[in-house]
Order: sequence, then C-alpha cells, then structure tokens
Amino acid sequence: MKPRRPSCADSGSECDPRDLEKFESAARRRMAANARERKRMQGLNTAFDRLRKVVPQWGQDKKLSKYETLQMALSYIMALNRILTDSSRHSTPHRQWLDLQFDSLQTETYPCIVRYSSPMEHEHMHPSFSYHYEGLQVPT
DNA sequence: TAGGCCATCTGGTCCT
DNA sequence: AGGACCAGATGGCCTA
Repeated sequence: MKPRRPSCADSGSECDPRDLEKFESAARRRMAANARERKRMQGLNTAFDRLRKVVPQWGQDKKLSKYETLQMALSYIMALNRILTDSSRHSTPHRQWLDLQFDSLQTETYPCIVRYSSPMEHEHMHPSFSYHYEGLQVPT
C-alpha cells in the first residue's frame, strides 16, 4: 500500500509543507525498504541456486522448486549421514567403502538410496529417495 | 482455464 | 530511528 499523499482538498485547509515533507520522507523510506527487501530476496535465491547445484536432481530439464530443493537437501544429508554411519559398522577400510558409496551416490540416474531407520526420518525424505537402490549393498 | 511457482510490495515485529 | 526478517496479498508467467 502506498502512503497516502496529503491532500489540501481533503482537509479544506491550506497545504502544510510539513505534511508534504513527512509524506515524501515516508515514501523515500518505503522505497528504500522495498529495495532492501528485493536485495534480501535475491540473496536468498542465490543461496537456493547454490543449493540446487549440490543436491541431486532427477533431470536436468526441470529446475527444482524452492520447496523441493529443501526437501531434497534434507534427504540428501540424511542419505550421506546414513552412509557414514554404516561405514563405521563394517570391516572394509573406510576410505574404500566411502569411495564406493559416493560413486553410487553420484551416478547420473541417482534415483535413490536409503533404507529408513525411523518414521521420523521417513517423514522428511524427499519422494525421490523413497526407492531402494538395489546396487547399493553393504560390502561384507 | 485452473493451479503451481515466483517476484514484488507492504505493514508488522524484533533487534541494535 | 532504521535495518532485518517475516508473512500476507497480489499479479504475472507457465504448464497440463
């Protein structure tokens, strides 16, 4: 809503220069606030773009929405966390095990990875993580 | 044409 | 007082 310009006709009195000054000052502040808000949102969008670049995407054709990006990031973090957790439970050398997991993780078709360990974890998973990736077996 | 997503404007609230 | 952050409203663009 724009600040209402004081009208001499409305009041039926003389224009008070101080009213005009107040109006102009308010208008200037509003414009400055709008500019700051635009800049802030641009910063936020830049952050979303950076996040999109590091989370898996199911096709290159369609950009993830902001909501999808957040969901995917959460799922991705959980998947990585699970890999780290699992790696500490097995006898193969950590480095080798991790390399194997990350290779699988970064395949072009990245359809997904994880077995859920708790309902809460499941609740936050991105839908594209809801498949079991057959090739990703824990080495014995 | 409806629905989803987004950018922008705006007023409110909190913090410095 | 002024800036940062937030959420609601609004309008534009795109796709099924």
